[in-house]
Amino acid sequence: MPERRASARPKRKRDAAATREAILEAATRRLATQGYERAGVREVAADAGVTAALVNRYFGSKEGLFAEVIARALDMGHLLRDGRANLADQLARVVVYGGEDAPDGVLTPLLLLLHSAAEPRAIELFRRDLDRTQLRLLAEHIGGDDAAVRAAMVLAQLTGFAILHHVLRPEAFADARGEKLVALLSKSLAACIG
Amino acid sequence: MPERRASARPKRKRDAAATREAILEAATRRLATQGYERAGVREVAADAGVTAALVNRYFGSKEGLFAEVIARALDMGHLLRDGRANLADQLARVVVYGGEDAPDGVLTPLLLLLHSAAEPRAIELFRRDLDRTQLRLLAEHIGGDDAAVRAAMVLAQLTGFAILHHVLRPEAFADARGEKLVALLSKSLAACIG
DNA sequence: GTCTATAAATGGATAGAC
DNA sequence: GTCTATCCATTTATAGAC
Repeated sequence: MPERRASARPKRKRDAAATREAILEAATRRLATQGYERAGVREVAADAGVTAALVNRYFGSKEGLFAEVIARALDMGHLLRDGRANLADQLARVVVYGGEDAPDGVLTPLLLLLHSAAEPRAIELFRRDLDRTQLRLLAEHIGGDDAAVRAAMVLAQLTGFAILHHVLRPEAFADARGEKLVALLSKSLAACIG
Repeated sequence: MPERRASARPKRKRDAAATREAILEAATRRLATQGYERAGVREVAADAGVTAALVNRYFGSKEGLFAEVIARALDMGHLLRDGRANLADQLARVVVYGGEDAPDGVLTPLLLLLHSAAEPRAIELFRRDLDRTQLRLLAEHIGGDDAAVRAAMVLAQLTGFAILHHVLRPEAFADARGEKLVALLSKSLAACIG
């Protein structure tokens, strides 16, 4: 994918679709790292190489913009692509190392969730999507008795680990080697996937 | 403890200590439910039955106010009171059922963390407190090799579970019985506590 | 389709009266 | 010890030019 950022932009003029996409990408990044409140329309616009006025023209308001961001960012189907043999290790590796191979990175949806937790409207969107698609899919891959509850437990562990590893970053995690974290997380996940 | 809220307050006049405490309680509630950004000094003051000017007089600034809220809410020492025999089960039970026996409830510090995750200053306060006291204390109770990393893993699991159970509330958790959740979480925690 | 300029609102902080 | 009134920075949103 070609680089599309603010500095020395190739002056993509009068291409509504590309502009809209650039705004969505910038908004996703801002929302994932700063949360709903701190993510300003001005900053999003600047990242996308446009002005705040244009963002509001396309998405109506700040809320409309981020509603669309959340809706398209939550899809975690790519995490469950192939064999469910060592699913625990597979998931652990993705969360520890950030999952750069995925569309928006595995980190993005988790950070979106975390940083939008104070926003009731965002929470409701998350719950709906989880119950209807993500957790259902995960439960199928896990299988066995109480698959639904255990799938939610897995998501809880992934969420909690991501928060500490990527947001709070306590010394213990910063000092530890990646493989040590993978081993510990994988073992904990296996206790639920088992 | 006598009721002390905004409506028809008993006109506690000129009692600095009580006023200060009322402000701290109100600030804790606001910060836990709304996060740093949405929690306004005006609203906190109104909840406590005073004005914003007085809040700033006591705590210097919004940041000073919430720094004190976080500092006193994060103390989780009471979770590790007695025997570390079945620590996993003990912790799981507290998080599943909310831990009403604790000072502010176990839920409050977790919600504080969750809802302030987008605020760099709040995050920094959390990390400092965790590294210096909470995680160190937890690591001592766990013991063994890599106690520091495993303590952080335990905190990650508790955090993640609390988020799903108390904030997102997916159907799978809402439907499940408490003891089922305790069993699953306890098993996962044991994988880290060893 | 995109910008500049600006209006309108919010919210944190301060000064000074009582 | 507490309030009223005000200042000031920030930020969303809009109007209108190009």
